[in-house]
Amino acid sequence: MSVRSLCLAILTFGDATGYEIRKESTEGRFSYFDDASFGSIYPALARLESEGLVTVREEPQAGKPARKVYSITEEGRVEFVRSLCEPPGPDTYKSPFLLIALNAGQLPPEIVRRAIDRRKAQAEAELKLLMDGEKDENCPHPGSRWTREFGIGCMNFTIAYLNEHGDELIRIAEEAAEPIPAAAE
Amino acid sequence: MSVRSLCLAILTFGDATGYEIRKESTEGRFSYFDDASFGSIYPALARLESEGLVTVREEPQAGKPARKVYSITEEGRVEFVRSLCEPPGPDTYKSPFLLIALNAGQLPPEIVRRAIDRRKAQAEAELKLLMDGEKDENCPHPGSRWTREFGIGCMNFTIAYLNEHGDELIRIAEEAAEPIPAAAE
DNA sequence: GGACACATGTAATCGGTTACATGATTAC
DNA sequence: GTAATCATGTAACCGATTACATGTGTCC
Repeated sequence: MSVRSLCLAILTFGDATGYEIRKESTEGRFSYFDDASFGSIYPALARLESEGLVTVREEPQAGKPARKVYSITEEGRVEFVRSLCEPPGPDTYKSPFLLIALNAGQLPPEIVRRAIDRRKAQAEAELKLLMDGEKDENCPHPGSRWTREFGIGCMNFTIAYLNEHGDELIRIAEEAAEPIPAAAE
Repeated sequence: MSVRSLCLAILTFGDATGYEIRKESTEGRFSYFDDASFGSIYPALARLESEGLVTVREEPQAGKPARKVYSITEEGRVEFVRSLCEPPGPDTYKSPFLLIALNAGQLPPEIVRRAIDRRKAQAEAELKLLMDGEKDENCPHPGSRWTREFGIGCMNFTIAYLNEHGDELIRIAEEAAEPIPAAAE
């Protein structure tokens, strides 16, 4: 699940530029379970090209730098599938939200409420993205459909849980004897 | 959610050594949403000590290196709460499993099945850990209870989804015209 | 006899982010 | 006029992992 695999994965869905790959990974279909920035994508693409796993074609444009459109090669596809065949690492979840939830008893209630709202907004944005993909896919790619549906399920669960149990967490913050009332400097 | 915050967070639950902090973060209560290794924990603790946010007390042992037991100071608590009060970054989910699911149509069915089994096993292990914490907590820490319950919900959802829809994903791999039958070298 | 748990720490390395550098076009 | 989108790329930096170094006690 390195940037390398990410580029290869996105290119199996069609040609793309570095700019588009980054967009796809931070706002598009792939953002739900991975992401990357320019600083890692451009070097990765250059390396993939030197290894013969992708090809580039430059499309000059007036005023802007030429678009460098990358295509995956047959070797690239084989290498990508090969990399998916070796045992995957574990899925990881990093959650600043849960760190706040864990310490709700030591935090001011507003902070806890804000954290819940943020997490909910984030989950709703992800859900919207996944739902949008649902309709504009008239030629359904089965793997992408399954993955999307799984993501929708997860996000719905998260949102429902926060709606049903968010108040309990705020109450934990309220009922605590407020031993440390924020950074009282 | 750096290693620094992680150490502080764990120390708010009681004194601990670097060794114990790492265990807690990779196998314990915190492993569900964060983790770290020795190479980052030991330097982080040394730095926290030099900043006065934790104190150390050495407990010599026969044969083994002395245990260095760390305690969080009042300044450490304040700094920790302060860090939790600033807007948290977004939760992130990195999923080698979903990358495989997305490309199920290009992969041999056994590989897909193995990936599902692995993901299920991982989720079951995390669930077990969370459930174990449930019983042995006779003096319930409310934030930790809420967080655990949320985690249990997520894991149950994941496991149920894989049980109910895993076969569909395997079928996607089976029904594909097998364009790339693994790395046929 | 070998693997594993305990226990600390450093050095090499790596994967990735952030900031910088450049610049036209379009929308508010 | 100013922000955002398009579009590429490099360099500095950083956080963290992996491997190394060392050593005992205990379980199988």
